[in-house]
Amino acid sequence: MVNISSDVIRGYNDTMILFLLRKAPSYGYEISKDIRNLTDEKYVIKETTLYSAFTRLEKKELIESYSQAGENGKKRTYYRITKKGEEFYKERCEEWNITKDVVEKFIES
Amino acid sequence: MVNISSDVIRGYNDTMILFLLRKAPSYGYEISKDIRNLTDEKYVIKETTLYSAFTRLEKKELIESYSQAGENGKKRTYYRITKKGEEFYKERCEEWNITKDVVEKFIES
DNA sequence: TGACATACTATGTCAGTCGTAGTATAGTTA
DNA sequence: TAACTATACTACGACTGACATAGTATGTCA
Repeated sequence: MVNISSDVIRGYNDTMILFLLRKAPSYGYEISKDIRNLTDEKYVIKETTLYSAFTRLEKKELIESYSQAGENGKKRTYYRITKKGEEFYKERCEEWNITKDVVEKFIES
Repeated sequence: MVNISSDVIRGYNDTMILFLLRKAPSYGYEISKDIRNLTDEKYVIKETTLYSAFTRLEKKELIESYSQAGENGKKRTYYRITKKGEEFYKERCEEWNITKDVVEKFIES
């Protein structure tokens, strides 16, 4: 079984988070589970990586946070994507297509 | 024009270098030009990034170096891929295919 | 009551990239 | 012949994102 190294996925954690927040506001634990499920466990984001991504994204104003109690009564920090975040996400998608073509030239399958 | 950010390509510089060394032994300047040409200028590796990759790859015994004068009389450090490097390269290719699938789930084109 | 899931924060380390700068040689052009 | 350009590197330090480790706190369930 080949594992995905963090160097490779690095720079796409932000994009993944933004992708999920485009669907609906969410919070750490849920995002983490969503990523795991969407990728069939192929990629599991580390907690610290996730929360530090939130901080970074909020500082860049790509997401916004608000506090709210979840269904279970526990207080959570929810995040929603901003307009700036939407734009950033789209750029990242374009970039991905270029990157994919570039890398693929060096891959022998 | 969308640029490829270093965070994204990070982790694939090594693979690119190994890909080129599989064809034939080579050296810094040539590899750099090859990458630029192969990608139609879409990706240009920084000199320092390239040479530090050489050091790293040699330390890991994925490549070997030897000194030799080039056609122009200038002394160069050539690198060739090792058996270990070949194996590493192949793993990286498998990994790429998984990574590609993972990332693609978060991309809306 | 104690394990487990949830929902985080804090702190520090590490690796890879890259900016900046400098060295040195060969060939080209004014 | 002097300057310029291409070639072929090395050294050093800064920065960023990922992550290891550790700790806090609440709710649920057996």
